[in-house]
Amino acid sequence: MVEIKQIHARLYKTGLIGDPNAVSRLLASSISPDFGSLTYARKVFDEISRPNTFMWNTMIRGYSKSNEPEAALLLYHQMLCHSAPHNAYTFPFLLKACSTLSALEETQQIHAHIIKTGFGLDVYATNSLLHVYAISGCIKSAHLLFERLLERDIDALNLFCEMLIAGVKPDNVALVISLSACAHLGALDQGRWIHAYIAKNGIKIDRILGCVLIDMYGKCGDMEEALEVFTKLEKRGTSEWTTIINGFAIHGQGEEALDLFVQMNKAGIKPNLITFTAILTACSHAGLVDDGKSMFKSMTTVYRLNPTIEHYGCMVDLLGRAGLLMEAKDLIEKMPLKPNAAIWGALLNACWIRGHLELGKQIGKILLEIDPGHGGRYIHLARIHAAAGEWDQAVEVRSQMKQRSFKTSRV
DNA sequence: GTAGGGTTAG
Repeated sequence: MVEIKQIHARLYKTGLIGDPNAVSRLLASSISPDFGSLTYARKVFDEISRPNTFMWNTMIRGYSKSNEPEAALLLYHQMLCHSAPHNAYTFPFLLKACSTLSALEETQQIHAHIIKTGFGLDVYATNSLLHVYAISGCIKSAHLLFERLLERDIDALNLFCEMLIAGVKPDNVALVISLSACAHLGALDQGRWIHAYIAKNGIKIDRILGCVLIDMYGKCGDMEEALEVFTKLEKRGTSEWTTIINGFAIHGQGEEALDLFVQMNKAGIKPNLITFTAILTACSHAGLVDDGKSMFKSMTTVYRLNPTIEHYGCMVDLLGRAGLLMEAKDLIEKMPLKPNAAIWGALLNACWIRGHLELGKQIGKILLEIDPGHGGRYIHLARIHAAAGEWDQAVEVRSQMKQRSFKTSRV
């Protein structure tokens, strides 16, 4: 930082401060997180009367990687006001900021600018767009979130089609993002189409592409094709086995999932924490309580894996669905981790399904305390009160929700 | 001209 200030001072002395090349270099080193300072870079930048595109981009890049990425968007706005021209570098930096901010609206506007300014064929810009659409979607209610999630996946798929129509060759990353969009949407036809595209163009199926193909077929419910892809893979490691096991798990085919787990062990592939999430999920739909319990136990005794909060969540779900509510509650109270809203939520759900209204009310109260911004919890508790004939309590919970929902804001 | 984006299984 000291060096940068010295260089800055020397630029003044020598009159080089008017040289765009020298100032550009100064800016580029100032935004370096190791030895620069963004605040200082901004001071230098603000002194420049007519910054060129490189300078604007450098500042946007600096902010996009900083802890105030929103400043990158503000700067872009200024850039537009100054009618400073874009180039191909502007958009990836800007979209990086959008992705950390989950700024979907801004992304859509930038998308329009990309098309308007003629960068719609730039692979960097379009892949950055695909990425933001694939990950953004933070909004206050789960319902809206779900809609947004679908929306971004649809956007990602449309963008993929546009890429093909425009003659832009998608690389593996674009294929991965588009296939995961298909997986989220359950869009089997589109997924099959992309798979065919991969085959037709002789694109090598690397490990990530392999996993996402299996996952796409798995999520879409075509387990036959998922198995086909799985068996044809050159190498099958932990993630490939986990993906196929999870496919069977989410469709309630617990026996098949467990069978694959045995085969996985025989093949000498070590399961990890994610494998066990899939295994415990498999036991929970399929009602395999004893298998689930012994699998959960084997995590520590056989595989030396420490169960995470998710694994406890799976167990609570498993026990709860089987009607073993007190055992589930016991597990929560004795677990070495701090129970979170998801864990209590799983138990509350089980109370509701099994009609244990008293316990449900207790859990519901705990949940409202630790997760007051979650509308679904209120509705759950209100329904339990209503089912118990306590209409006034149900009304009370609903009005609490109404009051508090005004306070909850966008995350 | 200088600089760059994106990755899988829960």
